[in-house]
Amino acid sequence: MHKLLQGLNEKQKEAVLKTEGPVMAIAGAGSGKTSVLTKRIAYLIYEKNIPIQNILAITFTNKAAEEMKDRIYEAIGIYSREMWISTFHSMCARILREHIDRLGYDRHFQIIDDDDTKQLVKNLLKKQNIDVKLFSPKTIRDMVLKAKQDNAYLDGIEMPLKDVVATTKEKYVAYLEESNLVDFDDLLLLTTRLLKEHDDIKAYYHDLFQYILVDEFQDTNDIQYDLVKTLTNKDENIFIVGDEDQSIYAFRGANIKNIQRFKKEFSHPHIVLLEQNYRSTNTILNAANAIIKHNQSRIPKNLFSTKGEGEKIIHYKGPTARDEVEYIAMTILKHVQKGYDYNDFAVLYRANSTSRQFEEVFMQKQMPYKLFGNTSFFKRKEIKDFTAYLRYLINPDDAFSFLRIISVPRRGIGAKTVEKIMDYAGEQSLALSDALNQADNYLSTRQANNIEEFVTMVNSLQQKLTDEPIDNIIDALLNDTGYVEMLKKDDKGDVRYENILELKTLLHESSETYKEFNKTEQLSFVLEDIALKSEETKEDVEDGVTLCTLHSAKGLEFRVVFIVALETGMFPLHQSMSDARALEEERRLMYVGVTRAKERLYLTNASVRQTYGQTNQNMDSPFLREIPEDYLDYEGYVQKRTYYQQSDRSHIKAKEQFIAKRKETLKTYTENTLNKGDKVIHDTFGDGVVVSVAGKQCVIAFSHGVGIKKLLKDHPAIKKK
DNA sequence: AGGTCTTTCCTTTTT
DNA sequence: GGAAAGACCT
Repeated sequence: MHKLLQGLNEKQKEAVLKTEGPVMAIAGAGSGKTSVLTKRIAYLIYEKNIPIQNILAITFTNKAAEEMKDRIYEAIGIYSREMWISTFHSMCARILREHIDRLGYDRHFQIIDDDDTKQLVKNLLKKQNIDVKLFSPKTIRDMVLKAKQDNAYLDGIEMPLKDVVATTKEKYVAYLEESNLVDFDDLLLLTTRLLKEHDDIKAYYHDLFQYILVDEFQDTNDIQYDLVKTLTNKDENIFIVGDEDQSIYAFRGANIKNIQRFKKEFSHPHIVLLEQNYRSTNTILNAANAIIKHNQSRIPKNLFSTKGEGEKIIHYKGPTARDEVEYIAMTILKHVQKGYDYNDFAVLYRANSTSRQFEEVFMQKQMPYKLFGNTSFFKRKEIKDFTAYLRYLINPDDAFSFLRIISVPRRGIGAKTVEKIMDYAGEQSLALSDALNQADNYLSTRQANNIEEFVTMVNSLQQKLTDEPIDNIIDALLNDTGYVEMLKKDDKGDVRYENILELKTLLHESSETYKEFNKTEQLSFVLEDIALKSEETKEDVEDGVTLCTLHSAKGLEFRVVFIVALETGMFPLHQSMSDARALEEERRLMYVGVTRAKERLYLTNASVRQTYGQTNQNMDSPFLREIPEDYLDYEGYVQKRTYYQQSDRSHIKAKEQFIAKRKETLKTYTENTLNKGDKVIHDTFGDGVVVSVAGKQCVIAFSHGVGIKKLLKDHPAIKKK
């Protein structure tokens, strides 16, 4: 027997050895899935002599990709950048950097993140004079993105809303294309389009990717499924791993049915069931099974373990959330004294915001910790400002970045001037940089001078970027833009400054990886990394307690796991309480959490907790009740558990009120039958006369110095007199 | 235009 | 409770 196969059970061996044709492994939690994936890759390389660049392995999160690279390095002693092990999005970015010009984009396209898309949609709504209080930018953004994936989505939307989404979508798509920006979905959509529309490129990748592996297939959405299908060549040497019980990304479009679809649409996949769990004790595994059994929509599985019964699961309930955190800290310290490492512990929570208290207490007790998914770093204002500056240096026609930086710090150019610039660029069909260069033509001398100064500054910064080491650009930005002066006036200036220095370090380190490219390209790649890795993983602690969300805990395992804030409203979130499907997803998340534990599992919560600065009393999470008493022990001050009753509808009330309110506002958004010459009154602009009507738009001349406005005809603020 | 005060949103989860 | 956007004043 080959030594690669040592320690694998029969099913696992089957999954490794069946290299040809489609294979689908249904892998329960802890069934050695990652091990199978890495050994399969090793087997392909060593036994089948497949060149490494001909293997494509796709994961969902950066962490999973990193993990797989590490494991492959362990198994075969090599990892090279030629190997395609990456997330869906990184893979697409890599392909697009090579070929996106075929779709009419520039290869230096920039990736914008979720916050940016929200901001952009908000700007677009405002430009159409749509009240962002009536139509929340976030909701519209979500709908725009869905419509972008599938135009038919629009058909299901009610009328006034449908119009808003449809027009905003058009503008959004056009805007991104003009500014050479792509969003996360575009990475997937454009790659698929590239392959479908260009046979030579498809042939190239079909030839390149002889063997494809996709992890966590239950989390693929429809675009990703389509992409995988398009990437697969006629040999169909594709291996997918999935577990329906661990599908936790439905909120971003993951479709569990894709597993079934794979079974039908690929030619007779070989199916392997991995049901032996190598991770957890039977107590933990049985509890997990008991919980997941409450889900209606699932295919029953039969997970078993040979690890023995193990310790009971402990439910701790404290009087306050603070007590809960203290209890966990003390419990960890107690175990560490008995010989556990800090690395053996994980604190898992539903929402990132929960991490804060743990950080405070751990810091105070000088306990080392690793905070995963600290999304906040790249979302901080100063970091967003700087990445916008960097993007703008690469592409001075990037209007989106321009809007972000033009008055940060203030440089005598206000909203009105910016509007003039944008209008001019629009009317003359000019690129932003050209419009700026012609500022003399349409701006007052003072404004034109300010703009000229800005342009000169940008030019000199661009020069510095080419002449000097890449991380010098951060200092140049700090000084030349006046940012550092601005920070001096800011209460939190010193913290922000520290963060900018951290960005500088990051720029320095990651540009090393791209040494062989020119400066602009280096910067471009680093910005791409930043965009695609929302997480800043603090790896500076060798041995530390892991703090992370249940979502990012998927694929990881720990000797001791704490699942915290197990309260109705916190986990499951109250938004999910009234929706059976959402509740099932929360339950799968609970299942994922429980199955992370190898030896000990602590489930904790508190009677009283502060949320949004308000003190709340929460009920115990229904998931606690789903664990048979035999597996549980109690600790803590509060022994009594309280559960939410069906009759108690207080959680749902808020949501119902919200829906009712929205319906009410939508009702007022009725169609105006405006004609030329009609006298109207507008909530903010006052009296006016309709000058013209074209489609959904109309032009109204207002009195009292407001002037002429182009508005949506049906806007509720407009009433006919 | 720009600074300060007030209000609002937020905490779902990831790329 | 805290950040960021908006309202309001200079």
